[in-house]
Amino acid sequence: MDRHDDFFVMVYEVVRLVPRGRVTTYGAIAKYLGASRSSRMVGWAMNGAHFQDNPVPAHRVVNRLGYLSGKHHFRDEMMMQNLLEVEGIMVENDQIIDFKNYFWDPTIELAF
DNA sequence: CGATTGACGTACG
DNA sequence: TCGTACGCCAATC
Repeated sequence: MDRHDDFFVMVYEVVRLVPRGRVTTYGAIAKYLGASRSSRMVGWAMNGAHFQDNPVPAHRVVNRLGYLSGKHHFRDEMMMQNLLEVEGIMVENDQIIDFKNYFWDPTIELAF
């Protein structure tokens, strides 16, 4: 995606800022970008994340309940869960254990 | 070109 | 507390 879709690019930028071992949500990103009601677009933006030359840790983005709703979009369905577990995040039944504990909210962490 | 569909989330009864 | 509606908007049918 050469064309600069500001929104999409900004989504990727925020996702790249998510620290190892932490996760964030589509809604949180949307809110941070001032489009709190367009959380769907964040999810849609992630569709193009795989085509970015700069790596985007898409596995650190889950829905607000801590479910791995996007795992089907990885080459291997187990990839998302594996990547998270490698970072110390336990996943059971496609849901993150103690999700609140790992939640990284850009509107708070990047507050300025 | 209208209808449907989402890696979502909130509002409302 | 729980199910349904709906906003959002690009992509696809």
